[in-house]
Amino acid sequence: MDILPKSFYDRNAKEVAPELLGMHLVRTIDGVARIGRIVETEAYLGPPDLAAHSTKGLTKRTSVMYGPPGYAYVYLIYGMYHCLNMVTGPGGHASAVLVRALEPISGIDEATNGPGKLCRALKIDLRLYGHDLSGGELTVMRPKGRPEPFTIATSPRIGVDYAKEWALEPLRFTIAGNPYLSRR
DNA sequence: CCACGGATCAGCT
DNA sequence: GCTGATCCGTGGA
Repeated sequence: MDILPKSFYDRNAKEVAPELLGMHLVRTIDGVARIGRIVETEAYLGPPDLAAHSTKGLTKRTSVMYGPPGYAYVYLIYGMYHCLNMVTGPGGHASAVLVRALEPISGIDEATNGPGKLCRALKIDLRLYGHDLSGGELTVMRPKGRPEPFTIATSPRIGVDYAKEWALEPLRFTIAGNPYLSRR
């Protein structure tokens, strides 16, 4: 298997976020895999990044962000959608990468062009809070074979206008021109 | 205790 | 472009 090792996540979110592009997110339910290619991510750097949930300090909701890298941080937003993050390094830094859009590869029959939609399509909810991404029901793999080349574009993160000067940081990473992005 | 707003989305104007 | 859906963490009284 080509599951990404813990060491992959043990770097700054700013480095991990673009490298997750093109990787395959694999959600297994009752032995059936739903696979999507990651095409859009955002880096949340931890304090003092005013857009990161961890900027308010350690709480029950954000506790997994303060732990070791390579685990899932799932949260409920607007009372109805879930969002999936990968905790990044170094441990205790409270940084993470938000997965914002997937290109369907197999087993997916709902839209995945947005962070809330991809969690609905892959049945990702709070039961996966703190899940170890190095195996099990939710993991990330490097696809086999020679990868198709792509261009990485950067832009400001979506929906964080409240974060003052951090709102404009180019911490959103996309596979340029991919049709499954959450927005242009 | 109560009020507020959010790393979203669909539907309507 | 604007609004409602729907819940919980957070902060103030």
